Amino acid sequence: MARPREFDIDEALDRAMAVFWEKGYEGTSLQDLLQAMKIARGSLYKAFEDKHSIYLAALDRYDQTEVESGIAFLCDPKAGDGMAKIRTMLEAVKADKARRGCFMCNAALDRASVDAEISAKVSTMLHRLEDAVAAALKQSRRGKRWSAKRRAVTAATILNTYMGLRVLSRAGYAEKDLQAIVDNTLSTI
Amino acid sequence: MARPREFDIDEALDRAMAVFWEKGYEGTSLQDLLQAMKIARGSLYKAFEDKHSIYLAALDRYDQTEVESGIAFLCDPKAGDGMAKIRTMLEAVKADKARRGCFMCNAALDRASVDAEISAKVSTMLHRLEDAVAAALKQSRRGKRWSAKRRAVTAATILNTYMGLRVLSRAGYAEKDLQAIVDNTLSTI
DNA sequence: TCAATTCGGAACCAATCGGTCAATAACTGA
DNA sequence: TCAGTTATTGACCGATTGGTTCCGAATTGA
Repeated sequence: MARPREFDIDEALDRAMAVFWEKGYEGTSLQDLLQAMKIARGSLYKAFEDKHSIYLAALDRYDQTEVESGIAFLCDPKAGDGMAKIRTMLEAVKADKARRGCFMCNAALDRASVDAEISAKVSTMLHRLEDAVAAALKQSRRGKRWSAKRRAVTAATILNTYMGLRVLSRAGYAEKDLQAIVDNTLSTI
Repeated sequence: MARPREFDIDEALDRAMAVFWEKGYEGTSLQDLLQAMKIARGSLYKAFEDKHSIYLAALDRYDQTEVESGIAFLCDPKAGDGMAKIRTMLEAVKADKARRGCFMCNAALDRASVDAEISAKVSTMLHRLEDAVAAALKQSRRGKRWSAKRRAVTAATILNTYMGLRVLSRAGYAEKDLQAIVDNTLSTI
């Protein structure tokens, strides 16, 4: 019927996400995006409405890839003990050599206060992740005997720890310090 | 000798900080700053070098006011039990109705990855705050019997929790959820 | 009183911002 | 083969960006 698109939307979004991730929304110019996405100005505006909608789409993509796979991992009963999965999740932060933090977390601090749509999106993502942590707790030796309420509170605390780690990681905390926080947190649960 | 400055530098910096705090570095324009600081363009460039130096000065001011007073509170033996002071510090987050998060924390995510000077400043501020938490622990019934090492690790964990709370607060988490995280965290120490 | 100095304000600057558009190229179904 | 449709490209747009400069007014010490 017509000329097909020459670039892959999702691939372009991945690249856009990487730039937003590193530089933030306002810190990223159209030119930064075009260069990273390797497409021309016109093509970008054919495929997306504007800069804001690209950010939203990138956030959705982060949700569908990173967050969703994390949730699937936490919920998967075949992936091992629940507590071990939670440890894996927390230790993944310190292993992130690029110290990019977490896109969702950056979005929360960067945009949530000025963009209600992003704020809402981030909020649901966080709560879904929290529920997945609670599900993982239910699969742990200790957690399965707890009340749902206690699992919920513990999950919120773990998610909170996760967010803190993302911040301290981006702030340049040493890997061993992050590891000590993970160990200390998990030893008290 | 000459005409004196008509505005108060620190007061102007406080206003500048508030704008940077809410909108981030790149999200804040010169016009935003001028409007908030209530001074004219020329006066601003007489008093400061450029936008970047205003941000640095605002960060320093945050350090000297907010952070330093927090540290003084945590270290002050007359301000009560160490653990109670830590609780006060954590609960102050959920009480922040404006949900502005923490300027230092925002700076870490917003600027640390692209500005080494800010990154270094934030890093020292964080470690000083961490040391103050450790000092408060030493003034608590339980903590005074711990080894310095254990206090250090616990302090890092508490600081990490604090950062997480700042993120979740800005992300719009409900006050009761934040309170539950604080209670749960402190009950395990 | 007066030279020195700095004030607030506005005009001005080049550069960059996000965004549009017309011309051209490439693909599809008939 | 060709009409119809959509993607690509890059020139172009007005607005805004951070920053400079110049001005008359105001305040000082001598």
